Amino acid sequence: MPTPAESVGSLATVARTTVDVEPLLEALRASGAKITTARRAVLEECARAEADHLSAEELTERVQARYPEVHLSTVYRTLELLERAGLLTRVHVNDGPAAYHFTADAHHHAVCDRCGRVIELPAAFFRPVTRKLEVDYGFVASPTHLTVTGTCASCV
Amino acid sequence: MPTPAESVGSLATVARTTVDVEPLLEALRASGAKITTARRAVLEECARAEADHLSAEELTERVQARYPEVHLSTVYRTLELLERAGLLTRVHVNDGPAAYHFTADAHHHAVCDRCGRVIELPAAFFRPVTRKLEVDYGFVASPTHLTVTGTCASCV
DNA sequence: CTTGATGCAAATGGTTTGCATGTTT
DNA sequence: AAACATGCAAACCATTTGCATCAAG
Repeated sequence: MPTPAESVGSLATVARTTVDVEPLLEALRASGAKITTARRAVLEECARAEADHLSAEELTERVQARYPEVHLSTVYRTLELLERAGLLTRVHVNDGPAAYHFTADAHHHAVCDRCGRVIELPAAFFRPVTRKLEVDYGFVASPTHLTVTGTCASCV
Repeated sequence: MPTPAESVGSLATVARTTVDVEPLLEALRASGAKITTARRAVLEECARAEADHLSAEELTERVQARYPEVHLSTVYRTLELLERAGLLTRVHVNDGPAAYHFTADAHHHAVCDRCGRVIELPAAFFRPVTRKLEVDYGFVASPTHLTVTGTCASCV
């Protein structure tokens, strides 16, 4: 498990742990899936994108820069596989296409109604509320997908 | 001209404040919009649905029970108008169609990943977190649209 | 060599739009 | 009468699927 404490000290934004795709591929293989060019490439592009949340189409473009024969529909199938495997998390920040990021890189989103800007919030941010959810309703909130809409500082 | 107020609610089913559509229509008119059969009917069906979150298509079916000529695309246009006017709030609980409810009836949603069940949470539930959002990020959370995903009590 | 993965094209589902016509103000 | 709203069909966009072929195990 990646410790959030790894981003110690620095004043910079998010010191994000660079994801190594090999263990992920290994996990896939262990689950009976075959390792293909497309699957490796999709994971690598996700790793390269780091903080960005890429849509299936954006991901396809980037993958095709190296492997032009990889088809959009394959990327969709790959993303579905990776999501079911728990490696990627799908996120709907606004209307339009879904976006993906590594599940291990847990965080939430605050999306501005006006400018569309997305603020990433640390996973722990919603702790008080999710605990209350569990106590009051027996509902166990996912630590990786929570979206608030509202108005960001520069749009108020 | 549509049928006037038949909203003399007896037979009360839900413990929710019954919404009176007349003031809402008045607000619309005040903003320069014209009052039409479709607009009145959409608001009335929203009021009748109370707790349910209806999609554009469901809403259209219900409206058509009384006014068969009202077209799906008109309902979409009406919903967009009502949302822009701040009267309705659009919500994406899961994949599939968006759903709508009165903005005045503020609440949030906890959606179960497994069974799709939707728990409605009181508007005040997220208070501590939204305040922190404002303090830390200057982000003013909308009081009407916040969705948590996770696993509900009966699916754990 | 067997099973699963891919490319492609065509279908799908939700939503939007162009335009001629009809309705509200 | 002017401005706006509607019905309808057709376009649109993100995503999914059927099927013949191909590659990983």
